[in-house]
Amino acid sequence: MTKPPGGKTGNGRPRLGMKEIARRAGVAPMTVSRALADPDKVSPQTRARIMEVIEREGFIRNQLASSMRSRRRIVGTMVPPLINSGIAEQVQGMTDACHAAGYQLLLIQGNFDTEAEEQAIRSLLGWQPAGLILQAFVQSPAARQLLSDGDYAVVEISEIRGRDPIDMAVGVSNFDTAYAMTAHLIDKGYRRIGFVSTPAHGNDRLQQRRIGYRQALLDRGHAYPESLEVEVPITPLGGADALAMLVERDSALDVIFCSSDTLAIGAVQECHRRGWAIPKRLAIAGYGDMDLAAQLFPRLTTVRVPRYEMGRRAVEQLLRRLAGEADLPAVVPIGFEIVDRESA
Amino acid sequence: MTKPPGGKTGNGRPRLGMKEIARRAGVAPMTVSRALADPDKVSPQTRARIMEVIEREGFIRNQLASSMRSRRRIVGTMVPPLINSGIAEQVQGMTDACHAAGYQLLLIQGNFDTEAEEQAIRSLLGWQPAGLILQAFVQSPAARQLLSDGDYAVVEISEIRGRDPIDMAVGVSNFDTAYAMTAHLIDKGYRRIGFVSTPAHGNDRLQQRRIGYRQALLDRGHAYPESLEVEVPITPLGGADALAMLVERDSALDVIFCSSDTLAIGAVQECHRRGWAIPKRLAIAGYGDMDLAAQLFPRLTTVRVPRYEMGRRAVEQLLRRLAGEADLPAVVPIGFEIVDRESA
DNA sequence: CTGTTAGCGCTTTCAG
DNA sequence: CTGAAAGCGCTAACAG
Repeated sequence: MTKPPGGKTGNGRPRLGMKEIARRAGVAPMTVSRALADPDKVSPQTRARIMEVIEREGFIRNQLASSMRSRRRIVGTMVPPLINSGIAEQVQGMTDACHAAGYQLLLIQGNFDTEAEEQAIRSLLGWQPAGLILQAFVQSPAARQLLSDGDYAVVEISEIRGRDPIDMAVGVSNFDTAYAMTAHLIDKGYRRIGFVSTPAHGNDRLQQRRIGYRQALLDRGHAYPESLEVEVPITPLGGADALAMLVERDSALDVIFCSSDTLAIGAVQECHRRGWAIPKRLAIAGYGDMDLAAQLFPRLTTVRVPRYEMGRRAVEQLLRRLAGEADLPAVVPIGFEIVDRESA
Repeated sequence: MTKPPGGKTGNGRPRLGMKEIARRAGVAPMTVSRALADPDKVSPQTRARIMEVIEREGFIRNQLASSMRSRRRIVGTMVPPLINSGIAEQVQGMTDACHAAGYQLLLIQGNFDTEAEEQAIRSLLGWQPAGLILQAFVQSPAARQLLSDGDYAVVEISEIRGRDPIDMAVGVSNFDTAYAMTAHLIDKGYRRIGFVSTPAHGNDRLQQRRIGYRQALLDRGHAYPESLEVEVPITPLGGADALAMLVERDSALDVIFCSSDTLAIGAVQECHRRGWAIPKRLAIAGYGDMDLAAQLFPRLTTVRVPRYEMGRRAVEQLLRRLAGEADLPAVVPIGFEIVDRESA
């Protein structure tokens, strides 16, 4: 069970290696390798004989050995916690795209600080990945250094505004999205707009959303008292708490713009508990357009960011780089959309 | 960029191998290997010298080569789609536990049919994992055969009632959970109890939940007209649709037991849209106790299944097997709990 | 405590 | 079209 590769295993037949398959097919191991990697280079008869043996005996190629000598087949990825953040969809997009192209996804997730992040990147690199897709990226200089020194293929799923990607980046401008939503709310007649964020420290994307919010207010001649901004954990409870804090600070608040649907949904529930009509007494806007947003009562006005698509595109971009495609854009902007529904 | 291991890379310094580190530290490669794997077997001075070089030059060990010759360090896992199902928490539990023990998680996710599932298992096995954790398991005989023949360490996260695990299993009895919730609802005085499930075909866990629901009704002398059971996709919209279908079939319906919180949340929204008081006009119960359940309005009565814990325990169980621990239980039941809140 | 040798399972390279 | 030899980067096993 714990025994290293090869050799007999417990009850069943021995796990066969390529050498053994070759022996049984009456060819050299190299021919088996070729039959698998490049069937055209082997005569139909030989190939058929090999395949027949493989079929019968159940050979599974050792990817470790294979990747060591030839093409790398792992895509390493580092993501924030999957819970409550829409990251799950991105991961789904990545795995789908990876498997379609014959790659495997090595996943590290967590709440990274600078040091843990560097450590995580090092462990990924140890597996000799064909490339890296980084999302939970706090951008320690050491990590950047590590990656650019090594000259790795890297796609960051990140803020794309005013950032110089290590290699390539896929994403939206969080500034633009938040700006657009804030402007949208102002255009709909809301005046006192609260802003709820999850802790933005060291997180470029969240910072950009806040700046976008502020800039939109400024551009339309509104003030942005910082008392109308709060930070809470990314849970529905956080959203409810934020609402409580904000209305305490400003009882005339019109609308709350939550930088995540999870928060917005929590805030909506809190309104229900208080018996406040949405959007009449207080309006709520979210960010992300998760599945529930369109089914919530009232349906949630939010920013749609196509997460699955982002994951898919990130892999696609990586594969193009690996294929040596020329003139690859360093930054791939993903479209977004203000989804105007009933909650605001 | 696409170049295989070793050798010079684009702009930066060459990526160093162990041999090169050894040379610079004035020792044999083996000594470097030992300094890393088992520091006590190297004299403090030598170790210090080696570490100093590694620190300075930035060595990252090639895990491919390392795993080939010695301990395997990959845990392969196959899971259902991460979206909307609480699986994300399980994956979080798995990654946390894996990384704490120095393993990496190789992830395959998807909507598997029998054939795709076998294929997925084969790809995981190709990486010579120390063990497998399987969750999206439709249990094709071929897949079972493959795994038991190979004598792999396997933990299934699955139904644990009346099932003979390939190797080990961690989970709850879905029968018991659904039975308990149904009995709870009957005890609270509900009489006409609808049941909403996601498509149960080929899914043991969902089938067991349905059987548990039926058995509880039977045991308490209720009938279970199959017209009170519906299957819908696992989305909030599915929950809303299910509600519409059920109340159409039986306008006197008391309560709907949804076999997933995602469905229950959708059903709750549909009640709000219709202006129906919960639980007065119609009660709703869920399954899973996801984050939002406790924050929903009204707070959701549901079955708490500790998903994160399940993921963590699955890895723990695997590690024990790998450590050669004797008398390991084949089945690890995870506790569950009926969480009684306001929605039912 | 340290080094040497051999080889994990596959594929590159070069020769038939 | 097929095969033999060599070696990817590391570590088990065995010296010293």
